[in-house]
Amino acid sequence: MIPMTIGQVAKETGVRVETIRFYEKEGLIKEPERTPSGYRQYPAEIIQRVLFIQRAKAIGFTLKEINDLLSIQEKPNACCGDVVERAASKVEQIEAKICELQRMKDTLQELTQQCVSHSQLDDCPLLDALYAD
Amino acid sequence: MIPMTIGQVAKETGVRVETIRFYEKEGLIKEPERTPSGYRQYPAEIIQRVLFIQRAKAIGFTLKEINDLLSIQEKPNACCGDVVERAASKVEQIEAKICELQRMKDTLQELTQQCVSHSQLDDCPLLDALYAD
DNA sequence: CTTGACCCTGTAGTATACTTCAGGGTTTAG
DNA sequence: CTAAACCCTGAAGTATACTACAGGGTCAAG
Repeated sequence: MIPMTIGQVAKETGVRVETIRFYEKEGLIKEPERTPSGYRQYPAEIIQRVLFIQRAKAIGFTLKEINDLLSIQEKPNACCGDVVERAASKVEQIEAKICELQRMKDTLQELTQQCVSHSQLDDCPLLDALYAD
Repeated sequence: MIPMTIGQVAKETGVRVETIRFYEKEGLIKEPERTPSGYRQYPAEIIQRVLFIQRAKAIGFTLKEINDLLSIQEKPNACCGDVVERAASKVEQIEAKICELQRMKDTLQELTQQCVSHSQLDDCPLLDALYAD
């Protein structure tokens, strides 16, 4: 199989060239072979690796966490449970964030409703609530 | 009323001295009077202003948005509706974020469940899903 | 053979909301 | 009067995930 240039990887994955280099610097992608002139030469597997990163990002993992996830695979005695454990912990994090946002939303809506049919600024319930003790 | 030093304001509000100076630099707090030696002298109202910022932050506004909110109050022809409008828009933003997190959580939980009662890493459904097309 | 497209490195910039640091003056308690 | 506690400015650092830029080499088409 013909090795790919970084530009081809970018085109195939929809990820920018600079981002791929950035992932390499961060250790998410291992340093590829180089041509005599120094161009990176990627094997076809790189596509899956980059897409893995994108999908993991989409479900809420940070790059650092994705790095952890990827290194699990390299460990000989690692098991699926290690992955599940991280996923479960991430679910908890996401749940906590949802609760927090829900709480913020409820507060905001409550304040907004008190403001309906109100036109004078000098007694805006929303601003008052933010000012009150 | 005796004016307060920045340290007293910090103690009263639970906000760090540096943060108060930062808010001033960002225009959220107007520049206070100074003693002859250059110390900031705050009127008692500063407490409410700082707490306002904290409360608005807690319900999801960014500092830039809080700045907008605060300047509404200074405008003579502004009305409560202007505030409500911003609050409603913020509610929408929060809702969108909640949906996104919910979607991520669902995906993660689905993948995690497929992994239960699974011990071999070389065929972990969660990792597979991230790798698959 | 030249022009444009592509590649390289290293550094700096973006956004958000601060925190930390260096270097130095002021105020207050003992 | 001195030492601790507090204040000042301005610049740089933190975290996240890139993006952009400067300055320069390489490769493929016509």
